[in-house]
Amino acid sequence: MTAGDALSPRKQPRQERSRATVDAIVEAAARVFAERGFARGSTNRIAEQAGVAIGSLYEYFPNKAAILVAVAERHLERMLDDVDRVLAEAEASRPSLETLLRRFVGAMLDVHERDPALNHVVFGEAPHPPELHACVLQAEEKLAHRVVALLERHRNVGAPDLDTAAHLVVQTTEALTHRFAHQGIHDLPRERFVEEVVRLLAAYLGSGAGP
Amino acid sequence: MTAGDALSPRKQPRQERSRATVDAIVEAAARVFAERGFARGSTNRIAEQAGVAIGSLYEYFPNKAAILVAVAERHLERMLDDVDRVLAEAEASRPSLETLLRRFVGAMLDVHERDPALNHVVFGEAPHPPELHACVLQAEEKLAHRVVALLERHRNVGAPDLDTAAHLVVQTTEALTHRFAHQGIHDLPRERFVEEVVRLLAAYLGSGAGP
Amino acid sequence: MTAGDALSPRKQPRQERSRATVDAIVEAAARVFAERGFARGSTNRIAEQAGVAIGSLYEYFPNKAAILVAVAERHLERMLDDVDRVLAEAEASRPSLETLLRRFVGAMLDVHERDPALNHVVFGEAPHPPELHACVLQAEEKLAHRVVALLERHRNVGAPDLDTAAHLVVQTTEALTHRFAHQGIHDLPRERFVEEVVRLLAAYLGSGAGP
Amino acid sequence: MTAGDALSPRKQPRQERSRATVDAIVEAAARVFAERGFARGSTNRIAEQAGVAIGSLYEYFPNKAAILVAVAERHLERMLDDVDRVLAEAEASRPSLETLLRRFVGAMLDVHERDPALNHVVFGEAPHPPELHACVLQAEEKLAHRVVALLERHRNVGAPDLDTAAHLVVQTTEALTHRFAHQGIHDLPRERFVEEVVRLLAAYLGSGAGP
DNA sequence: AATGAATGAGAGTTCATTCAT
DNA sequence: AATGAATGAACTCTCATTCAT
Repeated sequence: MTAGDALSPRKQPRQERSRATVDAIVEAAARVFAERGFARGSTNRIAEQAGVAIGSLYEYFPNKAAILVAVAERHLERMLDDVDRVLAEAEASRPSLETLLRRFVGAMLDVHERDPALNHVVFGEAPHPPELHACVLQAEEKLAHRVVALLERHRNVGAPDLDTAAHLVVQTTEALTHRFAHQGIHDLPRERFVEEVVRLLAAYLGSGAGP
Repeated sequence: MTAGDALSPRKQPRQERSRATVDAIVEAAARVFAERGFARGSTNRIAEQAGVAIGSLYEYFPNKAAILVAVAERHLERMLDDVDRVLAEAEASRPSLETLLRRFVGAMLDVHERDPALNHVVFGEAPHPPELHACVLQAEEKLAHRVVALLERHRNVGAPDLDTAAHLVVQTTEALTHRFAHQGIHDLPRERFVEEVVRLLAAYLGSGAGP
Repeated sequence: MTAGDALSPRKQPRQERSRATVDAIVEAAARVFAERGFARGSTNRIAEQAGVAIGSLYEYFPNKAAILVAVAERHLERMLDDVDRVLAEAEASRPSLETLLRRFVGAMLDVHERDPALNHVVFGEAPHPPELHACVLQAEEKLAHRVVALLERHRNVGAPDLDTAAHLVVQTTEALTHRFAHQGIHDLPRERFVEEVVRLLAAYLGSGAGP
Repeated sequence: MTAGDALSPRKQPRQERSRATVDAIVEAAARVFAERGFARGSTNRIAEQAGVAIGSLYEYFPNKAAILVAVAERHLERMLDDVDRVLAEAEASRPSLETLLRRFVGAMLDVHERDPALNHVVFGEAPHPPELHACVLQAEEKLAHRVVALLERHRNVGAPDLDTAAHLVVQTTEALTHRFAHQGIHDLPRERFVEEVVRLLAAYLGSGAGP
């Protein structure tokens, strides 16, 4: 950040190496936590999978919970990116609300189907470290903002309190796709499930005449 | 005696005394798990809280997971009972669908507000023991059956697939009340939250024209 | 024992019941120890297998080691009886020394093949309770006496110290049959093995000109 | 990395320091197992005796049985070395078969007298871990090979099946010296015992005319 | 900056034994 | 005489973390 970029090239490789190390640890932790859960995913195992010494791991992270937070941050960031991209693509063609919701639900389901176990760790299991809690909440907040922006462009939406509606939409979608990815609903095919969730969301958003 | 009893209780308490012991253990486990989570709630602590020796705990439960299953079973049973009672009371007066849903959501929220931490353990955290998984699924199934029965009496409900609709209703309500009990949505008051969820469910159930 | 046999019939059934209980415990212990070894064969399991309460077991035996001693005593007694019977039968027909030895080795091998695991517990594993030690030694002593008596009738036996020779014979036979029953020697058939051991013993016993 | 390493050491000590740790553990385990037997020799006690933390013990050995295997391997290796050395020395002077056997029996007795309790653990007690079984068997096999080689140079040996004879010789010597070291035979002095065993082995090996 | 050997508190679980009923 | 609920010390083993090299 400060000047002297040209003068400190010796530092640069080290920092890059550090970043690579951190990435490797976070990546390994995601795998290990997904496979064995947070409590049973040991830091030694993470270090081994990451190909670094356990001592090095503790150079970069003060404790195990911090690793989980880093994993969650990365995961949630990617999730937000995915959803953003999908919505941006969809909006290019002035779609109907149903279409937008369909894309949204599809994107969320993709995320959960890509790595159900990791999602379980990040969303469900032991959010005892309050930092993780905050991290998840913040992601949800951001997602809700996106949804608000999206709904504002569709003024057939009748919800009197857009912000609350957006939160419900996000939480509902998150929960339903999470569970569907984990265990399904009887033998409901994926397509039918998405349609049903879209119907649910669309009905809710179109029902705003009332109180 | 049958195979696969890795998680079922170890022996039936035959004397009065031992039934009290089992109850004390399950009760203590619910408290300990709620306070510290499953992984960090130790069996020694449970025994201590229950006022029994650790050996007694293992007389009745083959392992820690089995205790969790027992806790979950008791908790889910009570939850079902509560919801059943509320719905039965409500139906006595030929209520509207909205009213029924309002009672349902209220009952679920009550359950979650009564002991949010325990709910988190039972529903969210580490359902890694598949028996717990099954246990939760079964409860949800039962709840969905109740909802189906309820919806059948309100044939302004337009869902073509009542069973799927009921599952979505149950899962959505469970998830939204769970999260609301944990962290709320901004400063949305409880009453407003319930109204909003009712609106969501009612809109969905009334939207059933096409698939 | 004292008079009044006719007057104490009430006691008799109790004593018989007691004997049956003790027998059941010893029998169960033999099975449990054979299956799981002494250390991992728990008294609770023994009681369960015997169909008696754990408390009753401790009415008859002061501790676990005492049960092992009882098991060993019974086992060794039967072993002695078997060998005695076989030798008595054999001697009826004025047999050669080889024939006698063949019967002896065969009888020992029978014993070990009948229940190798129990033999392992009695002879090999943890004779830490010195009472067991004594018990095994005494059985060996008795066996050696039988062998001495047997050898004395065959005065082509040249051993200058019959007692020592008898001990070596007994120990050698015990050890070789024990190991053969457990793991065999390559794929040596049983008959060949017996012949070989007989040859060994006969050669030894016929070699006594020396020192 | 390969499967089935449930009993093989956990990781290779790379630094000087850790090799010393492993040695200390194996050494301590030998003492502890000898004193208290396998089942009653606790890993905590071993670690304490070795002067290392219990965690360090489990860095190098996956479980208690693996420690026993390491102890047995070291012990058997030394035993083989001792016997080999003695036999090599003896053969230098073109000795008689009796002389060779006398050295062999003496060496085996030395081994057993050096640490009777440890021998009991390695040979007799709970070879329940099959790896230990294999380990002992392999040592015996090697010993039998030595004996075969030795016998081949003495063609007054009449055994038709040298391999079987060698096994019997090894097993008999092992068993007799083991027991003699433990409890003796009455008050038979060591020298007389050795002579008697030599006589037994020599008679057997010289008896090979017929089957 | 990186290593990996070492730590040790604490986890889940077992089981010989006691004793009120 | 018999029961079986209760005990708790002791066990094997894990793992987050430290620190000398």
